[in-house]
Amino acid sequence: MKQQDKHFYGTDYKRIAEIGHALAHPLRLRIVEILLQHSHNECVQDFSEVLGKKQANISQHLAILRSLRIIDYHQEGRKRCYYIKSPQLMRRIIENLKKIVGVGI
Amino acid sequence: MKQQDKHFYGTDYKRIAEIGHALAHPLRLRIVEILLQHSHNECVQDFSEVLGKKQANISQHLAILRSLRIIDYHQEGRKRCYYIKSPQLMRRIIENLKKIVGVGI
DNA sequence: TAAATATATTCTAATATTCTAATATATTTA
DNA sequence: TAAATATATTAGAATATTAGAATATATTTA
Repeated sequence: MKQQDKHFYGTDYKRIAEIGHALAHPLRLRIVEILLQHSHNECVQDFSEVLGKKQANISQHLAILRSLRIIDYHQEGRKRCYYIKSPQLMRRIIENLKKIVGVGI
Repeated sequence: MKQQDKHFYGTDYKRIAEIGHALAHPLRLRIVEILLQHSHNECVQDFSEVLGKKQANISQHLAILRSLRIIDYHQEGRKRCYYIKSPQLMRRIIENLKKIVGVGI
């Protein structure tokens, strides 16, 4: 969405769309799914290894998820352990997205 | 997502992300919501009027939703009446997205 | 304090998205 | 068949997103 067009849409829809956008990238989806499965223990380098992407890139995606308050972290030593802030809701959304994909065919 | 990078991610995640992307624009969200409320009767120009956007632009967004099989239409004379293919699932997804936005604050 | 470790940020090039304007297609009606 | 109506598609410019490289920050440990 163009910055200049943001004010044409309601704030709510803009924010909902931003959450949609967070789920509009396979890497972010996988990050969220991993966090939904293994609770509270993943740090950047874990994702980096599992997903085979550079640490810097994962950090960027985590920053997007963080900016939307979808995830947060608690510091443990020099690691940042990420977790989903509303796991129930996120789980339901992803479940239903998967069903849509299944149904859509 | 870059075309060249698509093969780095699983097909499922790619498709789920595409559905996420469909919901990553305020205009598409509003189109979907309108279709969820008033079933089976909206055509392009209705959206155009209600949302205050050009017909061509709405057509483009409808094309995106159609390509993902989120919506379909039945022709009535020269009008195309759109509808959501899996209204239950879409309703749940949007409900939960809204809750996330509410919860996120 | 210096080195090592863990992570985040900034910059850039390639790519993708969105909007508008113009045009095309397809159906109905005079 | 011609005009009107309803919609879709194409082309383009402006903008946004992504991934990688380089760099910065912050914490721990020697």
